[in-house]
This record gives sequence, C-alpha cells and structure tokens, in this order.
Amino acid sequence: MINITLPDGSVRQYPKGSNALDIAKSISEGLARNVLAASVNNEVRDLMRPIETDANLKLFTWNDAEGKDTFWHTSAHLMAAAVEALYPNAKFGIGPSIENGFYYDIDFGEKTISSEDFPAIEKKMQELVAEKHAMVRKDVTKAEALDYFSKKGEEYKLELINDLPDGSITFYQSGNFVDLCRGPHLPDFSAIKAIKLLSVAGAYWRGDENRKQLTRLYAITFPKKKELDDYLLLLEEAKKRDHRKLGKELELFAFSQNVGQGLPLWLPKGAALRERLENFLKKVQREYGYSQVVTPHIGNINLYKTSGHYEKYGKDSFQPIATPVEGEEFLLKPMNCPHHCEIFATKPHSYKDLPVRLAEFGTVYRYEQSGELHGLTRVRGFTQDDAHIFCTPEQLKEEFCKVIDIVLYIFKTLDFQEFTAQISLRDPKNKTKYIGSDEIWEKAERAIIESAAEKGLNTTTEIGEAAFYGPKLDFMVKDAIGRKWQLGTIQVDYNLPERFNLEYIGQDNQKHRPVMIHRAPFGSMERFVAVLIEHTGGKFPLWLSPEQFIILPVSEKYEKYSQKVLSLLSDFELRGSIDNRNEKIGKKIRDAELQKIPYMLIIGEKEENEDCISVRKQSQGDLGSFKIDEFAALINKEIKELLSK
RNA sequence: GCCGAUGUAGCUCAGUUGGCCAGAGCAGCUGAUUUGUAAUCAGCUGGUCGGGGGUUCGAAUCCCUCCAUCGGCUCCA
Repeated sequence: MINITLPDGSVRQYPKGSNALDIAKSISEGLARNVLAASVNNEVRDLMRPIETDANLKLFTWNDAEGKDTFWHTSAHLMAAAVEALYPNAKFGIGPSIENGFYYDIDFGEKTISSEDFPAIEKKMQELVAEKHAMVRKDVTKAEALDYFSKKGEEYKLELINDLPDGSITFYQSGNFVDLCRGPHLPDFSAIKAIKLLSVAGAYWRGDENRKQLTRLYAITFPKKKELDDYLLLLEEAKKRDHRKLGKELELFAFSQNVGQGLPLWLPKGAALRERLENFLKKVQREYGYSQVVTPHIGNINLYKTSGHYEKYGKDSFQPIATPVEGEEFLLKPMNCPHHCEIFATKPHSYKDLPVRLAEFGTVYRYEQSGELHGLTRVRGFTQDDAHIFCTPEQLKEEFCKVIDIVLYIFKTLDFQEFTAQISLRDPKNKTKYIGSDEIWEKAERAIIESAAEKGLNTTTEIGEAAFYGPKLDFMVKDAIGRKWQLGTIQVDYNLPERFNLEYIGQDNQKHRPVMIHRAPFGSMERFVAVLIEHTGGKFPLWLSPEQFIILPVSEKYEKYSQKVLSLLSDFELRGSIDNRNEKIGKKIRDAELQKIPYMLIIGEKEENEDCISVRKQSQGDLGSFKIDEFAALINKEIKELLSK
C-alpha cells in the first residue's frame, strides 16, 4: 500500500500502482468524470500513470490551469492526427497549449491551408474522438525515436529529438498517430466535446525568421458545447471594445493612406482626451520634482552615433534627412534620451542639484515593419510621456521606487487592476547585443530587482528582453482580446552617461558619472489611449471624457436658454455642447448614448420656466431635475472622487 | 519583412455560375414638422467597385501586380 496525501492534508491508503483516476473514483464519481490531470509530488502527470510510492496528489479539472493545459495539449495531438489523416504529406513541428486554446505548426509542403479547410479538419477531429482511441504513453530510446521519425521523413521532429538527452524521450500514440511528446495527456479524446479552429498564420520554425515558415493552426476545444458558444460570444463582445472600431465611432483618431501607414491623426475629441491625460501626468510630475523641457523633432546624425542608436538601429529606421550642406545629415528622432543628455550637459552640475528630472511629451518616429503596425498600439510616429532622471548612484534606488509609485498611481486612478510587472534582463549568453561592462549591468539589474521587491510588485523575469543599453521594468496590460501590451517602462542606464561624458561634481570636489533612469509611465500616448479605450469600452472617466455633457433642447424654442446653460457650465470648467439639430428628443438621446457622453441635459418649457435642467446619465437613465450649480457641484464631486482613488 | 485572409458611397453591408445605366440602411443636403428621455416624414446628393495591367464581345465578379487593412510570425531603442 502507498500513502497518498491530498491537498486538504488528509492521507489515504491505496494499493501500490494505483493511478490518479482510481483515486479520483474513490473520492467521488463526479470528480472522476471531471478530472483531467493530476500532479504527483508537484509534477503534472497523466491520470493513468501508476503511482508507485507515497506521494502528494493534486487532481486538476477544467477549473484549474493545469487541467485546461492538459486538455488543450491533448487537443493539439487530436488536431495533428486529423491533419495527418487528411494531408498525409504534412510534416509536424510543435503543438503546445496556449492561454486560450492551442496551436500546431505544420509544414503542408506545396498545399496552402486557409480557413475554408477548417470544417474538414474539425469534422475529422470529431470522427477521431468518436473512435475512442486511448492515449498511450511509451518510453523510447533516442535511437528508436530518431529511427521512427526518419522513416516518416519528419525533419522537424528529428531536429527536436536531436536536442533531447537520451532516456527522457516519450511518445504518445492514439490510433495511428504517434507524436513526440513529454505529456501529460488525457487518457483519451472522449472529453473533447466542442472543437473550433480559429485561425491560420505563418510562423517561423523555432521562431527564427531565417528559417522556413510553417503554417500555424490556432484552435480551441471545450468539454461542453455551451462553453465554446460562450467563448465565441466573448470574442464578439471583445471586438466591440476594439479601440480601432471605437476610435472611428467616437471620432477619436483616424489614419489616412495619404499621410502614411502607422501615422495617426488625432481628431478633436481624441486630442481633447489626450490633452487631459497629459495634464494629469504633468501635475503628478510637478509634485515629484520634474522639469518640463522641449526638444526638436530631428537631431544631427552624430548625436545618434554618440548614443550608439545609429549603429544599432540606423539601417532599420527612417533614413537620414540630407541638407544642402555636403555630408550633413539629420535623423527624425527615434527617442528623446540623447536630446535630454545634451540638456543635462549644458551646464556643470553639483551633487546638490541631483537628481535632475527632465520630462517631455516627445514625439518620436520609428520605422516599424509594415506587418507589425496595429491601430494605435503599434505605430510609426508616437509621443512618449518621456523623462530622464540623472542621479547619483546612491540615489538610484530611491528614484526608481518613486517612478514605480507614479506608475502605480496612474494605474490605480485609471482602474487598471490587472497588470504584470516584467523585469527584463540581459541575456548573459548573447552579450554582443548589449553595450556596457558586466559590472555596470549587474549593478543596474540589481537596482531594478531590489526596487521592484521593495515596492512589493508581483514580477515576472524575462532574460534577453533588456534594452541594448540597460535592463528595464515594464508594466504590461492586456487589451480587449487578451493581447499583452507594454505600457509603462522604467529603465536603468549607466551607458548613455558614459557615452555623452556626463558629469557632476561630488562632495569630494571630484568629477563623477551620474546614473540615468529612462521612464515613461504611460509608455506612449497612442498605446495608452488605445488600451484605455479597450478597458473602458469608450466610457471614459468623467475627468477625461472629451465631452462631459450635452445639452438636448426639446425643440428649437429653447435654444436661447440652452446657450445660457452652456455658458454657466463653462464657468464651472465643464466641457460640453448643445445638440440643436431639428430632431426629436428621443433621437438626440439615442445619439448621445451611442457617443457615450456621460451626462445628457434635457431642456424644455418646464426647465426654462423653473431655471433648471433635467439630467440623464449615460446608460443609467433619468436622474431628475437639478439647478445648474447643483449639477456642476455633482460633476465636480464625481471628478474629485475619481482622482483621489 | 514573412504566411494567410480581406478591400463595393463618409459608416455598416447586399450584389447568384462574368451580362441591361452598381443597390440598401445610416450619415449628409433640402423641405415639412416644433417635438419630453434610445431612431418623425418626404425628396435629393453621393461610388473610375483599393490602384495599375491583362483575359473577354462584355469584368465589382476571372488572372497578374502594387497598395492598404485584418489574424498571426519575426521585430519593438
């Protein structure tokens, strides 16, 4: 007998060699029906694998990440089996589960696959489910594995096997389909009740753009048909919040082919929103001791040769601007740091002056690859809410922590509750990608890790994601359909001060090198506004809303009184307009609702006589009658509450 | 940049297998109406069917090419 310890701490005895499914059955029939995978001493394994020793056991269902993961991983095998049956010449790459579903990278040879082929694949998958093949796990030697796949001509699998150590290789077989896989898997396909292929895309083998591009099939499966329907509905709902759609409908921004790809035009309402955000951050930055600066949109090419950016990115950027002077060249600025370094260098600094914090809403231009452009989240011309902090090495951590405070304050005020903080470090195996000595990098990385820990941030760490001049802490937020975007960023940099020969005089009357922090709490105005649109669905907080109210006269007779109301509300610093179209009130309300204007002020005979307004709140309805100053007080109170969260 | 898909009025979309002057709703303009909490009525304007080339007696429809957009990949100072 073996002792199995369950998560609640209870210990039960089972015959040696029992498997997790047996144990689930002994607990309850329902659990046995729903269990998808199990972890044995913290290793996630197949349900059917015998347990030979005393162990801690956890059972996973659809409600656990491990359960979904196993379910989708097995589904990926199912899809591959279906593809192999339909396209015998297909060669297989990898097929993992992902956050929502799974994919498989497949080389279809000459055949191109499009969404028209999806129904046939889905049908085949359903047939294979009905055939009730067990998923059989098998340990193989490296030689056996190589032999099997070389006979099949599976070059991608061979490459994978070659990178694996002997003795750790397993196959999974279901029906005729055998795949290299470490598992774990469901016992069979029977739990897979709903199948949907979602999209097809090209994906470079092993993520290397110099290698062959395989066809990636994205799909998702569920244990219940209803769950698939719900998921598809969720995707539909998310599409309604897409910032590109809302940006058009709410007249926030636009693109023009005549202007150029990835170069957004901010329309009056979008510009109003953006200006509010800028003012909000400027106010915070004043409180934190920042100074605003302004720098030009171009810089001499030598500036970027000094900074190292030209060598690193020059050939992939907008190309230099020539002038009538032979050999003179300027670059559209791709970042603001070199300009700010030059501002720092305009005068000698004492240690008593530091930190120097230079802030600028700096517009920069980067020639992003055409296929990468995406609404406002990835553009070729954008404005960073940039600042560079020049400080002594001793001040670094405190300054870094203060920047984290700013980012957290912004996220809190705007209700961005779900974000992740990502520490991006250098890849020590690939040092040629970076500039600066090991010692400097270690110092910088330590400063970030310690600051993040001090602020209690829940962080992930990515190796090899650092900027070429230094490590960084990025704040990632998801869009409507779950894509992650980097918003705020804080970067430590010992290199640019070196390259620009920046100095301050220390207490010892000697010259010292300052440390630099690059930071942008929003990231860029464009991307931040995009994510804000998706988070709010276009219903912006009252203080940001381009139009806070709209006055809706019941007929043209009340236009004069409407003008008076507008002018009084403007005196209270509120923004709004009058809808004096010759339309019925129902129509005006409908349009204002669709434009997501927070307050509708209805004015007719009664209001004019009683010198008041009838207030309707967007998506909530009639609030009743208010005096004008009462309404102004109501709005201002709401704004105050939103800003002091 | 790469793989796949898409591209018809300002917007959302119809346009069977190539066949008379290319359609609808909304928006816009004009007029009527003077309206009380999510669409008043009527008339009118508006399109080189993404651009260019080709096949054909004839192309929005078929082919080629370029551009843009969408979903991914790669990239992201």
